[in-house]
Amino acid sequence: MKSQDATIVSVSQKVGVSVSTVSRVLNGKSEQYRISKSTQKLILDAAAELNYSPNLLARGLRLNKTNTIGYIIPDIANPFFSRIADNVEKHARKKGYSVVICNSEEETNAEKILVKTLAERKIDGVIISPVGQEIQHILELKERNIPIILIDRYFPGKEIPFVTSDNYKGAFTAVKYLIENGHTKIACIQGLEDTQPVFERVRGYKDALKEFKLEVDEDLIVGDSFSEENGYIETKLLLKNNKKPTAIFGLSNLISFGAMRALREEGLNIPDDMSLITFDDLPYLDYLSTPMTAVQQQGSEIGNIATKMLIDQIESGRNFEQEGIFLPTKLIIRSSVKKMTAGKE
Amino acid sequence: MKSQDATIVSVSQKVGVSVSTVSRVLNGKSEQYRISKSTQKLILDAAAELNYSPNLLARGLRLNKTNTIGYIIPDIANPFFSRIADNVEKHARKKGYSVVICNSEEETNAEKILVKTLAERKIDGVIISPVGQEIQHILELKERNIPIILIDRYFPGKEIPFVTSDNYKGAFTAVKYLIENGHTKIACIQGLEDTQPVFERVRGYKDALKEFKLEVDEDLIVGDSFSEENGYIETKLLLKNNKKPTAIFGLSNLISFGAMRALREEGLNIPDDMSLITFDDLPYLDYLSTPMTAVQQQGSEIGNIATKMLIDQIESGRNFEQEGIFLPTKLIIRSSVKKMTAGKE
DNA sequence: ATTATTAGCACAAACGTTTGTGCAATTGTG
DNA sequence: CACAATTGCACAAACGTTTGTGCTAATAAT
Repeated sequence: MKSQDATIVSVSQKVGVSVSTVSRVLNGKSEQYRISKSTQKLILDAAAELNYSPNLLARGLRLNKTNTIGYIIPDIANPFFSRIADNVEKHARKKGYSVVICNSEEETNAEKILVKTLAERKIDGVIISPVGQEIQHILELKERNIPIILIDRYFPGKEIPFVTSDNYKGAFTAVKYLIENGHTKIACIQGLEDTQPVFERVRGYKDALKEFKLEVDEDLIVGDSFSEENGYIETKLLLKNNKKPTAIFGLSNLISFGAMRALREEGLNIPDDMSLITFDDLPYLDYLSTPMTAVQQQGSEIGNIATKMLIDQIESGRNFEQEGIFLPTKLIIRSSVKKMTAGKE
Repeated sequence: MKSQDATIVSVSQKVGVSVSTVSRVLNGKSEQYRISKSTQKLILDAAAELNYSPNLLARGLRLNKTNTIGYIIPDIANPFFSRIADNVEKHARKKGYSVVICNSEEETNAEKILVKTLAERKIDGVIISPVGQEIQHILELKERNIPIILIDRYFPGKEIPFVTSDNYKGAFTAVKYLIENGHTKIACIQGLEDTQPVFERVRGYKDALKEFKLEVDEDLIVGDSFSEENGYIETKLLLKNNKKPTAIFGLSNLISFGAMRALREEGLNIPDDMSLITFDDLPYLDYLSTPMTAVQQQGSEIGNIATKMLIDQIESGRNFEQEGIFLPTKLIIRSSVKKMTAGKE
């Protein structure tokens, strides 16, 4: 059984004063309501002695404000997202908000349910890194006037603010780098289909090829998930392909990790037998047997900015003029890309 | 402005029935209270049409039950913890609970505040991976009869249930392995002082040395934090030491990562110039330039078990007969430990 | 000494639920 | 037909807050 917590009522009884007075004193509205110094002290002392602490459910119910935000995340164990979550939580806490973190596991259905529960919890706002294939349930939140910010994946033109990386440019730069190193047959292992970041990254990939008058071979654009397994399997398949590429561009850290695993299993060396370049930079990439060249995203910044935007929106009630924010990426060059000498290979 | 959400009241008005009836129908207590089929249908239809969804704050207030648990974590970006968090959330969600994840950033003061806010939110129970240096605020939770489970760090004899690894044995095995490979001067870079896991791991380290009649040199037991910086700095210092060890045992993945960074900076090779063995296994350790030998903890299991225990406790109201659970560790041997040939070096 | 101000607080409603109890209308029994 | 039993629902309190308004007593003004 839960012990009897002190309430505003028990404090009021102990002091012999009304609950409204107690509430006012405890909320620092003493002078506004002209509560005498002596009564204030009485109440403060009693509250301390009873170890009073407010019931945030009751307050939330009354005020229609919970100081809680939700964060729906596709995979909290993915370092790219856990870093964002870290920053979301830190920033939110600093501003007096708690955050309910929920895992959609990349499943739209789970995401729908989570969105619903969060709304039922009367969170003040929500940050979502959506699966990104459906939008209806998110639009419903918007209609309910619940502030939303999208992270990473987004829906252009739907007037739901987002913060993400400049995926197009990031991919373009990476592929350009590969080409400049003499690669012409470059595979691209995609993440989840029909999502905006994948769309943009593939567009960047294609445009880079076109810029150098290289043919875009659709057979080299493979995969359908951000997972390690996807990277693993698709790499295996690519190796069996007679159009075998000389370089692989993995669209997420997990994908590239899977690729790495497959390559090792096949006894292939990076970059001698296969070049590899990945989206998402991580500290350990520097220490791999072949340090991996990567497109770095500003994870912490993304989390910070999104949280700031959300809380701004919650507290001002205004919407944004600007729909989305694109953060620049940076190509971190290490040694997983082989310099191809013309004519050879 | 928040839109007017449908409430049980608006549904009752639409149907022309009392709120209690609506509540009962919506909660599946129709037959228990003999609500006719026809009224049921009316209510269900109206609820659907109004897009009714319950206000969990109100319900929580009335029922004194929120179906929410808190998880206080020292560092969510640390893969060891993010993996646990992942499993905590998944398991909790499966059981119908949401989880509020909070970051203490390894600071006891922050942790105290978080504990308080969670209590104010009337969470049903809380999982804490505590900083571990102070216990008072946790005992207060216990006195308030709020179910608690500790993860990783714990307080023996305080009757607060915990689930953790068998740190003693894990460390013992690791150091034994080093000794068997001919190492006699083994440094140990500790995590946060005065915490139980560190205590146990150091004890395992010492006992392993003693078992082989090796001297325990306190100068080789250094460091005071689980962070990457700590590993980096202490390694640098160890290298300047005239008692320079031949192997380093890092008590966390972050520490060892820092050690790795320091070694590289000094131009030293693993394992030729320095052997390294770490607590915490991670997928990428296999792919490092020198694959790293590690003491593997069962992260997902820890999260699962802790959550299961917590929810059991919440729903049964009973306490546990057993104070703590120690999960076995496993030494994953890779190639970061050099085999020393007797007489040499 | 009377009236006008102000100080200091209490009352009560409201937020959206759940639930014990009460009460009419219907059906069943003898 | 009279009474008992059952069906089907409504009432109202309670959970712990916040806040608009009103009331009394003390002080100030005339």
